[in-house]
Amino acid sequence: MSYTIHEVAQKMGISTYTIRYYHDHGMLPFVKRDENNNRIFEDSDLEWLNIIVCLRATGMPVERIHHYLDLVQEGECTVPERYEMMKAQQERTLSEITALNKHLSTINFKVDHYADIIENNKPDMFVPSNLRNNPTTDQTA
Amino acid sequence: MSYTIHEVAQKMGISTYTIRYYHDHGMLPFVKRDENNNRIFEDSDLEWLNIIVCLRATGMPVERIHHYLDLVQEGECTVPERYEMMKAQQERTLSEITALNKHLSTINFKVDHYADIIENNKPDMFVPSNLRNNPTTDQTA
DNA sequence: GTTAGCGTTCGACTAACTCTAATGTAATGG
DNA sequence: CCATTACATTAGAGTTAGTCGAACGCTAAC
Repeated sequence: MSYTIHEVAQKMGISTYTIRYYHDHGMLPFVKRDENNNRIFEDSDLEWLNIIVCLRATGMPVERIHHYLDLVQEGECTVPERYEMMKAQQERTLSEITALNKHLSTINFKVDHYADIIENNKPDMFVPSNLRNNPTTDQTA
Repeated sequence: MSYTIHEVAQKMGISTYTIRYYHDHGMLPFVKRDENNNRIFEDSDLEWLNIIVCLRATGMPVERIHHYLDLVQEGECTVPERYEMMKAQQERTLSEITALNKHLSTINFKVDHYADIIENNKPDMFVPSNLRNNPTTDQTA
């Protein structure tokens, strides 16, 4: 199977701009062109693009992903370095998830707080003090 | 209690550059200056900065956070809009966590895969076909 | 045969930092 | 008393990872 850039964008949930950006920056080295110079993507390109998307979404810089690609192309002897890269990314992602969960509970608190104000007509008790423009009538951060 | 910009950076886990950026962009409207024009932060500023950090870390653009600040300063009548903002952010964060977990399992798979190669001297069976530079001897993506 | 609908390239623009350079003040130390 | 250190300031340039607009080319349909 082969695909156009739009089909790939759809499938991968990224924009055509992004795909061209990756291609222009040498991160999709096997993408071919048809007779009109249009990019054509094979299933194997999608596999690799999927890895790119995964690594980017978990915060790996484009340059590091490029280095990972170089390692893959260099062959078996680079497996240890690739292993270290993936372990580092695993850790990074785990702590990112932990951080997001912490932030989520802060947001949950805000949501519950505002819901309470709206439902019960309560005044807001948790405004940082310098954000109150009138402490007696308006306490609604 | 009051703090210098460096103390605040330390406490909040962000850079002094970022704090100045937020201040310069009107997102820390209550930060005072001392007699040498140095910024001085009160506990209430830290509370608000903590909210900024939380919203930024969960992907809210600076401009939206600025709008949220405006709403807080406008008073009680903006509670419904603030409620909607926080609910939207809650959803966004939940789906971000879901996405990260999906990506994490992809990375876990890679880690296990490389560990297996290293421990058992197995060749790599999961190289996207076009990344193989020699299919018979080198299959190590 | 021209219009619609794809694709292309190049280059400008953006967000959110991140850093450098030039400068200022305050405390310490010979 | 002056110098060095340490920290602050500002303005502005640089970076990353896209995002988009303009100008253009090919092909298929009306």
